[in-house]
Amino acid sequence: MDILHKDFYTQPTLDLARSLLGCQLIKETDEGTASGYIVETEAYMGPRDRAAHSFNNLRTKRTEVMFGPAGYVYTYVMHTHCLVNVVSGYTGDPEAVLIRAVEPVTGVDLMYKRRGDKKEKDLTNGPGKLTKALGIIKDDYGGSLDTPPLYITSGYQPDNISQGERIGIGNSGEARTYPWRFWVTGNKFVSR
DNA sequence: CGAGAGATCCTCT
DNA sequence: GAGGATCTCTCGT
Repeated sequence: MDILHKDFYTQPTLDLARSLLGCQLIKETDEGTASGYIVETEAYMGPRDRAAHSFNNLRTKRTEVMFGPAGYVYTYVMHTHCLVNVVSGYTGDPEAVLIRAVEPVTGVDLMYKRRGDKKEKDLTNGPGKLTKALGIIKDDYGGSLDTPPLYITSGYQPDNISQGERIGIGNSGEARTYPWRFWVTGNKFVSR
């Protein structure tokens, strides 16, 4: 498995969201290494996407990394959870891809230890779950995705990819209906 | 099994 | 001081 280089991320955000499916997301910590294949993503299109944190080019300390070049980590704390995004778009375009679900590959024992004794599919089938299973924390914010401790490699080629409306953004007007969610068709680790 | 509410924390107004 | 790109448990059927 080869680490994906920065040029991989410099494709249109919707293409990147599709391309990331099947790639392997890896996190190294003191406790060990855990990784999974990405099976579900959502694209957030910055200025023209009411559901994005960077809507209307809102530039703050939190969204700052999205204005930089593609291939960096954008983490966001939500209630008791942490969510992870891949920064996309050219420098100046605040776009990102949210990773919503992964399929466990390595470090499964570690995931059980972090998540508790659950069914395997409940380890990583949601954006807040996978970050806890892999040990991704807000301190990963701003890191580069082609170097440890958090990085992405090539994985497998999904048989079929599905596309549909995003999830969990009810107050976003018509942006709610944009078909910017992608997942591996039939994969049991997809969140819905 | 579907609906609903609480958890609990960071960011921006 | 409000609210959010969520998760989990509880309650009622």
